[in-house]
Order: sequence, then structure tokens, then C-alpha cells
Amino acid sequence: MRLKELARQLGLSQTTVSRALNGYPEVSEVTRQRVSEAALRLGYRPNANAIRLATGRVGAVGVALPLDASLYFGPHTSEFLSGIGERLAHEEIDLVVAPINATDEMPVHRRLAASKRVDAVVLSSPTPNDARISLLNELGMPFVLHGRCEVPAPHAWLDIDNEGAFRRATSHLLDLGHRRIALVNGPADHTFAIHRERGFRSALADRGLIPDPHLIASGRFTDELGFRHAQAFLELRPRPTAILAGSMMTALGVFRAIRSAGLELGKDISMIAHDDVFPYLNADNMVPSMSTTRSSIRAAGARIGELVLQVLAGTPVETIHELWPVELVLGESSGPAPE
Amino acid sequence: MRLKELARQLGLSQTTVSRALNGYPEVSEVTRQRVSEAALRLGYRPNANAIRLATGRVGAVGVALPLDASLYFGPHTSEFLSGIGERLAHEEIDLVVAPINATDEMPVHRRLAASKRVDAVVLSSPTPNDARISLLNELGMPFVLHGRCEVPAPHAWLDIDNEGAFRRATSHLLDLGHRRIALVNGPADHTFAIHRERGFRSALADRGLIPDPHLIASGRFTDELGFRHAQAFLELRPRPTAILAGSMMTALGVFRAIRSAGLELGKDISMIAHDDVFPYLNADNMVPSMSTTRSSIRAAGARIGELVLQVLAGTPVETIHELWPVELVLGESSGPAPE
DNA sequence: AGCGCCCTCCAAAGCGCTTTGGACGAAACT
DNA sequence: AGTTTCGTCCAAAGCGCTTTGGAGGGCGCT
Repeated sequence: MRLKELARQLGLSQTTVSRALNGYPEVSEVTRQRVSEAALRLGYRPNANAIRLATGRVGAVGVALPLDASLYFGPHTSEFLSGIGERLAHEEIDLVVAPINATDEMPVHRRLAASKRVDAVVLSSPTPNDARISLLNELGMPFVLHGRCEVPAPHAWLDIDNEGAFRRATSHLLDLGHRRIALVNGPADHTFAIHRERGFRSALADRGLIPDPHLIASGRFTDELGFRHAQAFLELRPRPTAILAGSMMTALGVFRAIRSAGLELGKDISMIAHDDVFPYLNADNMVPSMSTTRSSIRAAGARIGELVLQVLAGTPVETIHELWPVELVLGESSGPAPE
Repeated sequence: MRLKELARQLGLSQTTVSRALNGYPEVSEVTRQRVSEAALRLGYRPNANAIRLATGRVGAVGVALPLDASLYFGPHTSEFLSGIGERLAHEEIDLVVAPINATDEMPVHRRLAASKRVDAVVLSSPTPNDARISLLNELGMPFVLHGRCEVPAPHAWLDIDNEGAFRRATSHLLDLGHRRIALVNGPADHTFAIHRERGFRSALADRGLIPDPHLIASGRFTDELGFRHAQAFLELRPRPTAILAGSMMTALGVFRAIRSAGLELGKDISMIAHDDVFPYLNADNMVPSMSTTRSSIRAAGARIGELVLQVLAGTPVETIHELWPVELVLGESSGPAPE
């Protein structure tokens, strides 16, 4: 059932049917009723590609998904995607997932843009001088950034307050008497990891402390790396009395290292982890329950879906900046520093 | 840069340029060179939507992503998506992620089909009488099923041998002297969970044992449910000496329950978990290392991408059936039954 | 009556490609 | 030399929509 046939059956022109269906004013209410009733009855569904060609609007947004996503960002990706999709589904906007090799994402963006496959894209996990920003501006491709970068070109972004979160977590540990605090950070070149380290350092600096370089490690968010880094920390003498972990996966590894060393979490050593809120891995239910800096990445995705719509609706990108605060949720994994 | 303009600059017709670029034989080699050189130089990229409209082929496959995906299938989704994308990216085929409410997925498929947004779809986690199969057949939408169902209509599928995996794991535990074995299964209505229970029961039946209904639980793959089910099991007297876990997330919860009960995994009680292979959560590195039935869901995704291409190329779907064997990888979490 | 105006509706021209059905020479045949 | 074939190329007709620029009729107005 195509428009032409529908129009024929109704004894109307394609123009009128099209307008009736799209809510244009120049069609009488009675006709509109008749048309939409018939469309429903005959199961008419416009061909998306014809609309796209005719209007130039695609009704799709792209997300570049690193093929090794899980290596870098663990299970965050699917939660984030769900969030974006959640919002866009209402508008019948498709989510186009473009797999990329993290090494050269550019050709993919060029392709998405030049061949008009999406109206906008969502960018994740930027580096401070992320080259994608200027490429997309150059290509005239609207986008919303999840995270932050220092590229001066105006752009829409939403980020969580990584610096504040880690400053607060560190401060809290300092309040508890900890002085040797270790940090298992995310991949060092990413802005969020830089911000976290900055928060960490500034909290220490506020008490006149400078971090021991041996107590800072970074890398992908895997349990294995969490374990290895934590193990190395625990071999130091004096060893740290508290550890900050960049993700729940990392935290699992850190936890294991602590246990393996015969230490008790929350007593002999404390830990605070960042939690992106995975429904299948709940920090509160752990034993001991995990103290976390918490921010739902799914919620961020949903909001970014909304922001993409705003950008497409013409809201100036320089007005779209959101910095979300991060909760510090205290559990049993963080306690007073041992004597 | 559009085709028309490119043709004009070359002094050729659109027809010839189009054919040159698409490898048709009725254009001389020298012209083809000239054209593709110019296309590259001028950065010509055909408008995907025009191609789609003209050819009827979309160059995209859809994946219905339950919005509460993570609730049901944990972090599996992103690994699986990456796998599919990995294969399709080579062919410049887009992956369209359609968010759905698990409750009624049908309208989404109707929409994808009727409005020609995708050429084919990938279906996951079916129930035995999955209604999606007949709907898609009815709609004439090609698809590949990840998992199995009993709907008689011919369809392409790829599944892992869940029954065999759990039979083998159970047998192994029986060989080790375990007699009271518990199962923390996935959502009960899904085929894979049914197959797993079947494997579990058949291994027991082979030794003349019938499972205690109190030792079978099912639900989503979350650490919390793993914990709760395991905790309930451990309160029984006599309590089970071994537990099978449906996923790594479940296993984390089970592990925690075991530890909380003051038991030692691999000695007082054994566990074998199913591992879909997440790069960020490695069963081998756990302490004790986890015995698993192992099958990479990412590899399955990649293969399914390939199968989708085959289906689109016209391979009869009734010839596309793949049942993947599952490894049993023994670690320290499974040991002889205690006295 | 005659006028203009608004309300409805329509024909036709795109959007940027692919593809059918030929056209036009040059090479290869009788 | 005349005819056929082949190798190259082209004009134009879609694909299924949206959108521009009118057309036509009913209405209230003078």
C-alpha cells in the first residue's frame, strides 16, 4: 500500500492525502478523518526512504560504537544506548550503530555525513583535544558530546562532574583519616580520567598532600586490571589504606586483590568505586556494600537523546551544556583508616 | 557533490558514471578509472536514501533491543551487537537498533518492515513459540534467530548447545560425587533456559536421580538474584553441594552468598557458571578461578552478521541452522563433593 | 449582480539515484 | 561495399514521497 494507491482509493490526490496525514492545515477536518481512517484500515506506512529523499531529513541518529567497546568501556555501552534509544523511540527516530575501530573513527563519520544516513550523531568518551569535534563541525553534522573536551569550537555536551565526584570521594577518605590513597583510573588519555585524577589531586592538595605516583594507575575498565593494579598497590610498604576505583568492573578486581591479600574491605582497607548503575550489578547488595560515586549512565543517555532532538530543532549548541552532579553513596566498603 | 554534478564535470551522463562506480561491465576500463578517480578527488558519496529508494535495498539490518535489555540479558547485548556490527561494517551495512518494550515488540517490527528501514532483522532470546517468527514471515522480512524456538515455519537460526553444556557440567559435578546440585537458571520462559534445565535434568536422570524442585530457581541474570537464590539454597538442609549459575553476573551473586555463609567455594561447595565471555570480567582470573561452560556471544554475533548476509543473498533459510558446541572449562570453583 | 476571499483540493516538479531501451560508431563479418 | 555485432555511452522513466503554485467553488460583501 503506497501513497498513490491510497489516494486513488480515496478519490483524492496524493498531495491531499500526504497533507492530511502530516497534519497540514489546508485540508478539512472531515477529509483528514477519512484519510487517516483509511490509512489505518489499509495499513499504509510511508516509505521511510522516500520521505528521507524528499525532505532531506533522515530520522536517525548515529552512535559510533568502538568494536572493542567492551574493552574500553565495559558494559557501559549497552546501558548508554538503551538510554538514548528510550528517548528517541518516541519520535520514531532510529538509532544507527556504526561500528568503528577506535583508531580511525573519522572515515565512518565522513560516510555517515556524506551519504546522509543520520541527522546527527552522539559522541562518547572524548579526549581533551578530540579531533572528531572539528571534523563534525566541518562536515556540518550536528552532534552531542557525552563527556567534555577542550576544543574551542562551540558544541553541545552533557557530562557528569567527574572531578567533583572524585574530589569528594577523596575528601571523604581523608576525613576518615586515610593518608595513602590509591587511584585506579580509566584510560589515561580520556577527559573523564583526567578530570577524575584532577579531583583526586585537588582533594589531597587541600590538605597539603601530594599523591604518590606509585599510587596512581590507569587503564581499561576490566576486573583483571583492577586486580593487577590493586595487587601492586598492596605490595607497597607502607601500603595504601584506601583505593578509588574507576568502575564497578575495576572494583570487582580490586576487591578480589584485597581478599587475596588477606585483608578485610572496609576495615583494613577502604574502597570507593564509581558506579554507572548497572541493573545487573548492584553496589548496595555487595558484601560489604560498596561505597560509590554514583551516576546513571542510562539516564545520561536518555537525556542526550533529548538534547539531540533539541539540537536538531535548532537550539544553539553553545547553550546546551549540562554538568550533572554525582552522588556519593556511602556503604560499608569505606571506613576509618586503620591505626 | 551529487551524481549529476560529477557527471557534468566529467562530461559524461549520470548513467555512465553510476555504472562505472558500481562496476557494471558496459563501461570501458579507461572511463571507469577516470570516473572513480574524479569521484575520490571530489569526495563524491552517493546519497544512501536515493539508492535505497531506487533499488529497494536498504543496506541496514535491525536489532530489536529491549529497553530493559540489561535487566534481562545483562551486559550480553553490547557484546552481541559488537559482534554483529563487526561483520556488517565491512559491507557498509548499518545496524539499526530499535528499542522495544519487551511486552509488545510486534509494532516495531511492522514498522521496520512496512516503512522499509531495514532489509533484515536479528532476533534474540526467543521463547519456544515465539510469535515474532510468524509475524516476520508474514511480513516477508528476512531474519536470523539467535537461539531456537519450536515454531515449525522454516527459519535461519544459530544457537549454542545449552542443553549439552548443562548436561555436561552437571555430569561433571556428578562425577565429582555431588548429588545435591542446584540450578540458578535464566528467565523461565526462554528457550535457552528450558534447554539448560533439560540438560541438567537429563544428566541427573542418567544416574537415576531426579532434581529437587527446591533446587531449581530462575530469573533475570543479575547478581542480586544470584545472591538471593543461592542464599535460599544454602539454608536448606541438607544443603546443595554444588550450584550451576546461568551467567557470570548470577555467579557473582552466588559467590557472594557462599562467602557470606562462611563456605569456601571449590571446597565446601562447587559452582559452574555459564560464561558468555566478557572481556571485562574474566572467569579464569577469579579467585578461585571459575569453572565455566563457555561460549563467546560476541563470536556468535559476528557469525550471525554473516548469516544475515547469506539470507539476503538468497541462501534458503532452512539450510541455515548452526548449533555451536560449548566448552566446559574447569577451574578451581568446582571440586569433589565434601564428605 | 459582481467582486474578492477563504477553504479545499490538485497537477506537477522535484529529491538523487538506478535501470531500461536505444543510439552511435568502430570493428568484424559475408 | 554492405551488413552485423559489439563496445560505449546516453536520455528518460521510474522509486514514493513532499511541496510549490494554482484552480475552483462557496461565501459574504458592496
